[in-house]
Amino acid sequence: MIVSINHNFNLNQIKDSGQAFHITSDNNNVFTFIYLDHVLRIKHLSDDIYEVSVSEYEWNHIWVDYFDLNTDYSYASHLQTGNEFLDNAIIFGNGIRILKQDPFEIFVSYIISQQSNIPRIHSIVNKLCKDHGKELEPGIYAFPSHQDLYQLSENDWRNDYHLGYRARYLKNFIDNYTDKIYDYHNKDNNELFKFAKSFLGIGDKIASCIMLFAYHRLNFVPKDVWIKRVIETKFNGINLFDCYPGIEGILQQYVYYYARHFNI
DNA sequence: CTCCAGGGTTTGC
DNA sequence: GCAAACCATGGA
Repeated sequence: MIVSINHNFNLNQIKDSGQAFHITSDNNNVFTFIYLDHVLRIKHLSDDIYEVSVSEYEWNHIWVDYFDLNTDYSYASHLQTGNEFLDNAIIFGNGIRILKQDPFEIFVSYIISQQSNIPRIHSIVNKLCKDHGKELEPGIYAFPSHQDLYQLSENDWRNDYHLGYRARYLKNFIDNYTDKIYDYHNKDNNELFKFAKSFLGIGDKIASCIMLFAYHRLNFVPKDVWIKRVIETKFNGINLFDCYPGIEGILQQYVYYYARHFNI
């Protein structure tokens, strides 16, 4: 099916923006996204025109929301702040969306991400999907469900995925998980943030990733080493994100993508 | 060899 | 409340 996506949508930027660890692309520029048991292949044809592998119903009911296409990113993507670095980052990454990813996948993925790096996180998450996720199509695996991961012991996490001290955090999260995490879509920021941090191994930074990437709280800014370095060396120590209420998390993602792309 | 990576917990003051 | 020690792993 052919769909039209008007503005602020770039598949390469979305894939490399570091928010999702389960996106692939082939050398024919076909991108594959997976959300729960749904698989989307999408290819940019020209201008605003994209070819997608799903029905109109699935596109409208799953993927429009996943890509946050009902949110207008023009305020964030046209913002001029007067800070040269931030303004360049906004222009460079203006096709990034903040994806609405599955909370369980985000909790697990970002506990794994702790004190690691993007290529290694990709590799661990892909192995986890292949080992324990449902095979949706030949060679394409869903992120494992809670049920799928319940069998793993702390030593399985440690030995099979080389997670070291994080193995304890993952075992603890799987043990204490309930599907209540899906009720938190309706709760306010404070309650949700506290809930996320109540799990062992989840502090301010990972909880902020959960707020932004799983619950779409666009005013949260995960402060990893890249963002901290930019605030220190490019923003003169001032958190410029906080000057733009409501889009802090979007601006943060532009900056993260830009800083990492140019290794700043 | 050291340094770094989408950090957090524990301990000590 | 805040710093420091400590925690595993793999790539550069």
